[in-house]
Amino acid sequence: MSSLRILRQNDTPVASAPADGVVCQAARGCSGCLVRHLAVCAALPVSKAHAMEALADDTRLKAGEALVREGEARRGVFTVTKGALRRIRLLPDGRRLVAGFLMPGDFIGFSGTSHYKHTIEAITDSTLCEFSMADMRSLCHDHPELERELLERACVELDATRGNLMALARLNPMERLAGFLVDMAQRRRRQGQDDTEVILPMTRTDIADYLGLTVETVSRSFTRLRQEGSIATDDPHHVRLLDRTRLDALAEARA
Amino acid sequence: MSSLRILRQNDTPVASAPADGVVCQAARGCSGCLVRHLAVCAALPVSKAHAMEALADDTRLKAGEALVREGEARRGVFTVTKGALRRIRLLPDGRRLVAGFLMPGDFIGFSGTSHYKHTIEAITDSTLCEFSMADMRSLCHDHPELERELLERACVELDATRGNLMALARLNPMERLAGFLVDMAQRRRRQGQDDTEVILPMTRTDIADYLGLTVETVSRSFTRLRQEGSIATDDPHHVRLLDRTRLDALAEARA
DNA sequence: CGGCCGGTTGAGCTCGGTCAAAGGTTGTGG
DNA sequence: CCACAACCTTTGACCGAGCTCAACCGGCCG
Repeated sequence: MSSLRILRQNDTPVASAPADGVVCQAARGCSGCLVRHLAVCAALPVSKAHAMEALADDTRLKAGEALVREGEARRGVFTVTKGALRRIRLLPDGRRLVAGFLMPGDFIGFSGTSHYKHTIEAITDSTLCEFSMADMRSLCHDHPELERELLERACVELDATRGNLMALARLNPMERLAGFLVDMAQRRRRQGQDDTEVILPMTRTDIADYLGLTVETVSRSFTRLRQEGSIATDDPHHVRLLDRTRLDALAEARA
Repeated sequence: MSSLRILRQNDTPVASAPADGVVCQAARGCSGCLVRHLAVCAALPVSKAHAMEALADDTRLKAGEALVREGEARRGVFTVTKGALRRIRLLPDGRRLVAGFLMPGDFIGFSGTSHYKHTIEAITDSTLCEFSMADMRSLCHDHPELERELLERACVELDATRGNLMALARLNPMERLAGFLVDMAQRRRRQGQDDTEVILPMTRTDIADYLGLTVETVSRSFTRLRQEGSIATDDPHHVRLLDRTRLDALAEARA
């Protein structure tokens, strides 16, 4: 199927699409989530995953706390197990970019530089599982399948990021917002949840800085989508997608 | 140094920064450039590279021809050896995005999907070296170092793409253009060339669609940079960077 | 109870887009 | 070798989508 899955011998991983809201079924409730998760996806024997997971450290963050800060030396890699985080970059004059949102199952650590290029902050209380660089290095040495899985994931992330380029370069506010909502819904479906409603843990300001707009424009776009009946917002953080056809049409361009 | 270089055992590759304008010194003039290039970077014995390179196919394109088209089934991966290409995406209504420019040394093939998401067209006459999926798969099986190198490169590309997000979301035309010129200059320096001038093989329209602007705005921004003495343009495709400090200040934000 | 934060809405303005035109260059065919 | 067409670039005049500024509302917390 997927491109750099060309690199994979076994094309039928044990569980590539976890149907669980946390990380994946094998990882539920354990602290060795990264290893387990990647191991399962890469079709490693679970026994190996067990052996590895002793290395994992749990990291807990309260809403608003930073996991890592732009400019810091890289200290490890992470997978999100609970909560939601934002990857942000700030300009000296205050302009702000949200380069992405990180949700359960997401891997943090793809970068070609030795220092973090973004600050990563918890939006809500979150837990992650952390691996030091050294542990990661030895894990990858012992289990080349992990590297393959990481490459696969990096490619998927690259595709997604390129999709955002189109949104920022050429789409109008309604199209950007519709695309964002559809993305959030897809995320839910991939986790086996109802994809006719989405939960937005982030603020309107976060969404604006993610979509390259102002809060006001985001708010107005929500209002317009509500007025035309495409969505309903019970409260600002809970959106029901009423007219999926319309939203898909608006979002057509993205990704 | 770099993040997922954590995944590399040997941290001193034979030649990680090729000082040659084509691909890298070991690859000069041979058709097995991808293998050679990656092999050298991953510190493989050259003998192995020789054995592999028989698999490589040369692909030649005239200016304007497409290498691959959006929607086509993925047929292989490539490295650019000569010329310049653009990665584009077109919306039904004619809106156009240039998601990136591909220059000698660049690898084409990072994607998590089975079909191409972008059309890739030659800007000038170009040559690439092509590997079928099957060959790529077996190469990676025989030489895990390749996979490591690919992951490293994917991460670098992800960083670069995230940098573009900031430009598209929050920078004004002057800042975007300055950032673009500085990027192009960096590319040249990385190849050991004079970085006080850059050659822009692409048209103003390509630059506009890359920076999320219109041709007119791009042209006006060039004019303003010229008027303030930051650059000189002998002809539209040759730009001399006169005031690097000013350009860097404008570009500060990107990447 | 009051201050603060987040969200929404309105009014007006500005930056970058749109439309139009002209000059330059390249390539082609007579 | 020249004439002409097609394309690329630049510049000007105008316009409007989205930004700025401001006000208001509601919920939350001290």
